Amino acid sequence: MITRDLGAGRPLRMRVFDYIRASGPVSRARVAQLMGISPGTISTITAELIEAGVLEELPDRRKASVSPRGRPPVSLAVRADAFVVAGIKLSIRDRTAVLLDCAGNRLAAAQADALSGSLTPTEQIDAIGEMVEDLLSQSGRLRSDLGAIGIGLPGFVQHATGHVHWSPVLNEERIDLGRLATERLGVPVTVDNDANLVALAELWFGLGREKADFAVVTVEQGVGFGVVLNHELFRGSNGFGVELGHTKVQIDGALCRCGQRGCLEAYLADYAIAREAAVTLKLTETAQPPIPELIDRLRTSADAGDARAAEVFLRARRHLAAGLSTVVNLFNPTLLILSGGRLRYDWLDAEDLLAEMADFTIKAGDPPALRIHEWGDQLWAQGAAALALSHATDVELGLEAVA
Amino acid sequence: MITRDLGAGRPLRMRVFDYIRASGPVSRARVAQLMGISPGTISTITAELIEAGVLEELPDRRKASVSPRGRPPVSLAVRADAFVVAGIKLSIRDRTAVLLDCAGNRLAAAQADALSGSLTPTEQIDAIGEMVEDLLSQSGRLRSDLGAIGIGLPGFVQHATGHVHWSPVLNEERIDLGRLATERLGVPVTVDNDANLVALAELWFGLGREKADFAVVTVEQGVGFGVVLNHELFRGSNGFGVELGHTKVQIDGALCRCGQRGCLEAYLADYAIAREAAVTLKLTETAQPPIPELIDRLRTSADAGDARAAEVFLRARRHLAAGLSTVVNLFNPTLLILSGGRLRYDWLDAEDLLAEMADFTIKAGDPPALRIHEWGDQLWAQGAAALALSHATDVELGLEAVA
DNA sequence: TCGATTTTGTTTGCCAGTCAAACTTAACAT
DNA sequence: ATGTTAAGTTTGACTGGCAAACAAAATCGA
Repeated sequence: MITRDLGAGRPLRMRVFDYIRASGPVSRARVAQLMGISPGTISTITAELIEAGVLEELPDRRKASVSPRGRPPVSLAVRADAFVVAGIKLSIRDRTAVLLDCAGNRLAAAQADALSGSLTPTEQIDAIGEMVEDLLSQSGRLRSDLGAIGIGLPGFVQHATGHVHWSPVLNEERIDLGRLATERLGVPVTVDNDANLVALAELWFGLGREKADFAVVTVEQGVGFGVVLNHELFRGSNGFGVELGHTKVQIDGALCRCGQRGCLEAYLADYAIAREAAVTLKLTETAQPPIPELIDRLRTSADAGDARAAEVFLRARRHLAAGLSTVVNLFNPTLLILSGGRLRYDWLDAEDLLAEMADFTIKAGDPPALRIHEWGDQLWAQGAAALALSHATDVELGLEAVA
Repeated sequence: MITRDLGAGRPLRMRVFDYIRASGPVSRARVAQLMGISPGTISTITAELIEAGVLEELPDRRKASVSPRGRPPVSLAVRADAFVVAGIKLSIRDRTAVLLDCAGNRLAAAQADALSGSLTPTEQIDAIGEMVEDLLSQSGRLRSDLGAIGIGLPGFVQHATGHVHWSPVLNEERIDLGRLATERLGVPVTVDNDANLVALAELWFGLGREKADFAVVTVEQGVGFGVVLNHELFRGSNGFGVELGHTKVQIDGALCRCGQRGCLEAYLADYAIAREAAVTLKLTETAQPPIPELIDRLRTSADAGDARAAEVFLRARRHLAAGLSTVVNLFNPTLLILSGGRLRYDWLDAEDLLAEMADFTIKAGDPPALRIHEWGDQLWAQGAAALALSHATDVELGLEAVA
């Protein structure tokens, strides 16, 4: 069975590396089988990769072989210590960062409050530089081990060029953040919109390793969205990412923080739930608690039998179902992953949501599988690291070919 | 400047052929420049294609060259008479068919009322066979000239396999229409969902020749939708096409003929306008005229100053704008093409619609260009022919390589 | 008139990527 | 020992593409 039949036109060397990194220790024979590539080719390529120092043979001779007969297979794995990458998620509230080895293991993590909402590019880059130093010293790695840095940030970001058209975390517009940071930090830096990070994290470390096509929707402060088509993140035709939170589910509906009305986000995001909570809990006259607490209190009321409180959540779920049905109608993914902090609430139960979504969807073929991944806070940063990892391995393997 | 940089992993031979077919007579030098391929390669490939009989040099030596100096270029063009293809659009009302030569020129057209709503696969195939014979005799072509037939039909169709999961024009489910028709008609037959046909027609004969990514929305009996990504029709992950007409623009909104509520189609399609027309024109108590007439009368009233009648159209436009904004948010196309019979009405003026759509869309980068293409009735069949053309040339060129 | 110039198109040699098939190696079974 | 089986390697060939030298066909200019 061929799992990864298509990998665009990328060199087979990279695809083989990706495959081994994603699937963990495998024998050459299995790689050949599963990728549908001839064993001879795999031999040649893996030899190159071992030579380049990014793969290694595992002495471990557990029963990786199918039958007990025959020559036992030799497992291959990425040399985790070949290099490390850092991923950083910027938001107006804080910064989260992780350090991964090139097998994707987390070596260190860090978090810091944002110095202020928006900074000059230089300040922001320097702050990132400090976090990276911190990560390196935490894990006892050298600066020279660092292969690349990935940055995820909100706003309009062109991944391919590293150009940030606008972002709330920068007080200037139209910044070539990728180039600037690469120069200032002395390490290749790649940049992407934060909404893509979770999809990227899933693609590299999560369920996406097995799936060619899936979509990720995150619900938290806002509604994030990422689509993977044919093992690659779809960034839309103009290079800016895709956007789900501001599609209209209700013309002239609820007011969204983007200024428009009827956006999906305006029914679903933290602030949307919170403003309904304030009314439902009759807190409009008093000082209001912070948003997470407000939502927790609303949930408590609902669980205690308050029908009006429960209705707020049901309404949100219904709108989420409508949003998801749009995704299903337009992209037909085989898998739909839901992620984000709000998903620990049981009102977002997969079964119910799926049923509600099915009501909204034209039935053609099988409905997509729906998976809910709560994950930790560092997921975003992990996605940013995947960004870096992708770049670093490509460069590493690309250069090796030149040398 | 490189126009068609990416054509998936298809053989260059086919891509060159497609390019020449799409762009009309071109010199080798220009093809090389515009495709970003070395002139030597183009020479080799075009020699093969000429040898295979699908391309020819044009003796015409008009000033195809840029400067008057230098060796004059020799234009290449597809040999229109190499073979012909037929495209057929099936609906529950009628059948439309066209015959194209392989340069895309229309040689003949035919139309017939459907014998009855749904037929057995065999009846349907035989009816198609008759239409094709008619087309051939109209144009004086031989049956042996026919390279392929393309069929577009409503329902759930898997293009890759030719499998029809369900269609209103067939009275059986799960039919391998592609295989059955190929066997019975003795010519390769490809099958696709009708919503994709217009996109395909644009891709092959219309604006899509220059654009790598665009989306097509049709408004007529229903709302059709097709997306082209990277010069290829996007068919969703599960092989069924994408669907826009039944995305929700209003939860619990207007009743749609699919049985759900709030679908885009329920505000926009013929029947949706018609049912509002019936109320607005106070015709609910009398026998109602057919839908097209109803719409025309409503338009007349609106033009005569009837505010309520005008409001029906404005509301439809507003919902269309919302639907288009969803497409823009999720796919980021650089071009959006509107097509279909209803577009002759001026209420769907491109300027106004674009402005309204901009209001609904998050502003990242440039908004897509919006083009309105009314086209004729045969557009759909033309798309079906494109389907056949695509298949026939691929096979033709593929076999040539084997031989 | 006859190169010089300019552009188009062809030929050649070369290289990378890949496969098929023959071959080698390492285990177990008898 | 001698097979048997599966894993991995080597070899030779083929394909698709490029670069660069080359050939051809026109105009320009002295």
